Amino acid sequence: MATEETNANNIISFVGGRRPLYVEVMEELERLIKGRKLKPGEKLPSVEALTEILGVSRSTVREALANLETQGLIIRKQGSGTFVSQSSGKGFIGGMERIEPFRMIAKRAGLDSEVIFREVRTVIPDLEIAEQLGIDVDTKLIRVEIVEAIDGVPTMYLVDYLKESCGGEETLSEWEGSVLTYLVERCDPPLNQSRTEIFAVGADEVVASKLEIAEGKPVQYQVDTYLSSSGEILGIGFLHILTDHFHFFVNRRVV
Amino acid sequence: MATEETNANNIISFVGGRRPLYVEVMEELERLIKGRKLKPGEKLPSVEALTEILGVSRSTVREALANLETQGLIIRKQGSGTFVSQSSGKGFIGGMERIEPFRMIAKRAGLDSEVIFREVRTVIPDLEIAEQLGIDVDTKLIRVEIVEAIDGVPTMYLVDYLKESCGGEETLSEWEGSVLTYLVERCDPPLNQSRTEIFAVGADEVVASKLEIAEGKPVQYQVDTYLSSSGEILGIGFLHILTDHFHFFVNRRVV
DNA sequence: AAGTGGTCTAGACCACGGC
DNA sequence: CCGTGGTCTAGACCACTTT
Repeated sequence: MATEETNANNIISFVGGRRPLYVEVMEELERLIKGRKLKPGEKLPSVEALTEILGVSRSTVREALANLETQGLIIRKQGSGTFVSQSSGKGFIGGMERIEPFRMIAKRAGLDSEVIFREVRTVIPDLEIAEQLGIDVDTKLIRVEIVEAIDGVPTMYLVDYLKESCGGEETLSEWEGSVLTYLVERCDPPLNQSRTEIFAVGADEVVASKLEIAEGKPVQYQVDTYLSSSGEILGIGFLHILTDHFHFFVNRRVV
Repeated sequence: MATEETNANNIISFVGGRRPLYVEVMEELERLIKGRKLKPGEKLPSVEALTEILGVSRSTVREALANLETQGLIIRKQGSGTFVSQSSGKGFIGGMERIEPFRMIAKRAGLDSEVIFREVRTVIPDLEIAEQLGIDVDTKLIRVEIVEAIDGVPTMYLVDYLKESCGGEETLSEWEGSVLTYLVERCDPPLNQSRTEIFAVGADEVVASKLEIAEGKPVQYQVDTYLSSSGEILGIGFLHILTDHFHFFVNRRVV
């Protein structure tokens, strides 16, 4: 991380990736926090100190801290310092500002997650989906259907519709990881952002059978629109989540 | 906004408020977008152009644009430009990254909202609430209960518990605006951030009667912890929301 | 090649909190 | 008063998109 060069970015790209410096800083701090080198409530080194330790500019450190705060991992207090968020220690749940595979969130929360149903096939979209994706009704889509369980309890039912530009049915069928990981790592252009709409609904017949619950039981319903960094729509996901054993949170700010 | 001074902040504070320059920039752009001077999908002036038009630095413009993007009002596309978000034109809903009074969100969506029930009283908290607020069980709290309707349909049922440091029962009873506005404008320290946990539940007897729905009907349930900029807990809110006529969205990013 | 947003540096001053 | 995070400027170069 440390360097004597004027612009450290050049060095970083030689070393490993072409990721921004502030992301490297974020990851370094995340490692410290998740590895409990820095405990909940504990004070981080000051911005000034971090610039020296890491050998990067103040802006870069602050960019990293801003993102970590958005994720709820730290809290910055003007005049007194930056602290590891208390809540990151207890029963941790899912922060929504960040796109993350379900099983990653579950893992961080110390819960077991398991894919108990998975099906990939090529389909022709119906009118509504075609409209939302901005495509013709005769354009083929890859449909992915997944049920995930937490501690043995079916908790999330996901149906994704992805454009073929992200790869065909075979590629996705063989993919071991999550759909989100696939979209980020294998798609061109890659997944960069998502717009998620949130509802509370009663489980219909299909959802009830997939999640093994009674019809009409309240579940969180999300419609996720997957976008590339340039705003291109890559796909759309329909999620039903049982919030009994898992739920999301959002950090909100006054503007 | 324009100035020849090295640090424009001094000027700003003389003129009116002590708000950051980038907030002024945000508000200027919001006015243009909401006033339809800039229409959905339309391209904004480039960052470079904005620095000249507004007489502020590149960083300041970018800070403003970053916040507006988080709010879902604009989309930035590397290499091509910044655009007014399409979705801000159609059936607009509530972006969750920002703390906003319910009625403000509704208003922006072009919906009528109306407070159809409101009660303020002083209470002693039960054990659970006292624990979440980090106070003794004999500390008095202000309890605010509100039902809001959208287009005549009861849609949100809110129960807030606020510390007395934010003002007594009388002050709040006479307050015309929303509780959130009160916490931001009249509280010392003021409301700055909130942590919101999201669930889907069935309406219990109380909620059903307040929202005039059947018991067991799925509603979104939120627990909002209100915090000052220094992380001090100001209060806690329990919301039940009917997502039939109104719902939230969240913009999420890959990190 | 030109235009536009993304990242980064270096340095300055302000506002807040605690000593 | 001092340490800390917050805001702001000026200038540089990179990465991506469009012409």
